[in-house]
Amino acid sequence: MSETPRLDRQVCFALYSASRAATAVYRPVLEDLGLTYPQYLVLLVLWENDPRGVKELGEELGLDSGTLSPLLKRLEALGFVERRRSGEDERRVAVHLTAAGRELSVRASAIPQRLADAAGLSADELEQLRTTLGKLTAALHSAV
Amino acid sequence: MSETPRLDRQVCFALYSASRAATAVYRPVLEDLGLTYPQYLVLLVLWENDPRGVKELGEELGLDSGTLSPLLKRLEALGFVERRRSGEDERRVAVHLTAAGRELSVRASAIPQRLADAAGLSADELEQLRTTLGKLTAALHSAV
DNA sequence: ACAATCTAAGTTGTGCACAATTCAATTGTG
DNA sequence: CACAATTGAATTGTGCACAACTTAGATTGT
Repeated sequence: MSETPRLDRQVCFALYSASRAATAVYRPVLEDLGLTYPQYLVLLVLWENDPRGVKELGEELGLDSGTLSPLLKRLEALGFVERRRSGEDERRVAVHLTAAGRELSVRASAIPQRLADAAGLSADELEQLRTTLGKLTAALHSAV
Repeated sequence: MSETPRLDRQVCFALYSASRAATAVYRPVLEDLGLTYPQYLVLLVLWENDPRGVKELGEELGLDSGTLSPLLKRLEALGFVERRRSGEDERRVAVHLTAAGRELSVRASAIPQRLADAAGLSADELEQLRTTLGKLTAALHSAV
């Protein structure tokens, strides 16, 4: 009794659609700041803890150097970060916020509320969704 | 009282991470079939309803011709679909499954269970997640 | 001391996403 | 009928993701 899986029953597709819809809501706001969504994620990490190594950024975001290296170069070209080789370990590159990069956090602080407004879900539902997604992501990572 | 948004509190990042983790679970299985995840999504639609126009595929998946045109060419090069200009309306291109494309659905039917197994969530939780994500996606689309 | 190993970052190549544009075919309107 | 407006698909260009590989610098084991 093998049956063809249906698109509208797939959790995977629901995740894929929701994720793209969410970044689409962020896109125009981030465009005002001159940022893409992954660039914004990198800055979120740096606003919490500056400076960070490329490797640490990758661990927090789940991205490798193949994604981060060119992204960080673009953030540097935009004047929001600086990359400096570590003195102790010449292999490491520390990513520092510039003054402009730090200032951006003020203008960005209103962004998350925007998704909450557009979501059509209660604060409780959003909180529960976030928790479930966190559990799911952890389980999927350990499954591979 | 503007506070810096924290990465780990963002629903948007939770969606982005979960979506990438889910496609990462699918990746090795799909690789055996010679498919990428978006290619698999296109085939899911065609297995339900064959043939489909490029525009219809785009509406179901939320993708535009800029994404679909080259993707469909690759699926055609792999021998899973054929693209034919419509006779009635020369602008339209109908995407047909080939025999090989139809056969693939049998080998693909076991794939969704794999995510369910790896998810670490009960069937109820998965079902509720899917429902919440559907509501969220719809709300986000209408918000833009 | 120094060769083998490991590690951090960068590079290359493929395949999405998505905006913007192009082009041909069709439709709507005077 | 003529012709402007619209539509469906393709193309171009940018920026992720991710695999595979490269390179330079640090570590480890004798």
